[in-house]
Amino acid sequence: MEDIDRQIVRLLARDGRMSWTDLGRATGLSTSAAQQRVRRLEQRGVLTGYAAVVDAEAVGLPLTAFISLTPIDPSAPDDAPERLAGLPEVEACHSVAGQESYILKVRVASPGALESLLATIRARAGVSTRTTIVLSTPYEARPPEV
Amino acid sequence: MEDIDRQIVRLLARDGRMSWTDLGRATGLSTSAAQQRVRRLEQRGVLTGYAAVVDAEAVGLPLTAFISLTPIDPSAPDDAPERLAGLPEVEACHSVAGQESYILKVRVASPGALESLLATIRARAGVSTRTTIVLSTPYEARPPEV
DNA sequence: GATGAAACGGATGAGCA
DNA sequence: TGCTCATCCGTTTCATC
Repeated sequence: MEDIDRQIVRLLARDGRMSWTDLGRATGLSTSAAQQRVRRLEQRGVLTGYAAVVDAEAVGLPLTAFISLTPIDPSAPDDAPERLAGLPEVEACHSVAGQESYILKVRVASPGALESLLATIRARAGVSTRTTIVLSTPYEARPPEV
Repeated sequence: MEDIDRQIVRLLARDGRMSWTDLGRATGLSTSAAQQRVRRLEQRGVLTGYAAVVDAEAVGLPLTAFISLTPIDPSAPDDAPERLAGLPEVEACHSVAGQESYILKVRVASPGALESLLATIRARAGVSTRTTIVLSTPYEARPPEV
């Protein structure tokens, strides 16, 4: 990837609403050249979308946790991600190497909500769970150094 | 929070570059009313920014891992987050309850890069590490159900 | 990749409920 | 306080070189 493209990715990762004009100014390109670069980066799948960053606490989800999943029946088909995709509390699902099969990141309103979410996860996916509660988050979702 | 604000947050979480005009159309508001709502949500800290979503693989960081940290000297001041903030590979740092003190999420180019990153982390923060490598990510950074 | 023109969206202030 | 409307200016988009 070219250096200008790296710059564009870095700038848009920090301010996703930046105008193509400002992007051009920052990279020494005309507005339309900057826009073309962005379109190409989108088409190549480098930029997959734009999102507002939402403060989970401010929207009533102050409790974050990581939940590791272990299938109870190792011979059963492993479709935990699909079975859990419908739960809005589940922000991320990673398949991992190691003792456990998956790591989920979840956001809930309260310990009680976490308790019932865990019950739902166990029932739906046929897994046992190990939960690690997040106390604070010094930083999160920092843009990658491209 | 009002229902219209919830709608706005949900829409902007899915498309952070949506125009205020479209946002107004989707919520039954005028352009400037929608814009005012967004400004207020920003000021109240509900919306903390806008970011392009970058495909880590596409920018040469195909390897994701979670690293749990345990301080070697429990009596030493615990400033691991600050000590590691300068490492661009570290995307997130959470302080957690449980056996370990912190969970990091990191993105690197290769197993070799992970190896040297681990050495750096241990040296800089005075911790022992436990690494869980991500094999695949069925989903990630799904917007919260506000 | 740059330029220029037309269409569009964003910002702002006045007026109103 | 929060909305609409009108207006101005910057931005986006597209054709063209």
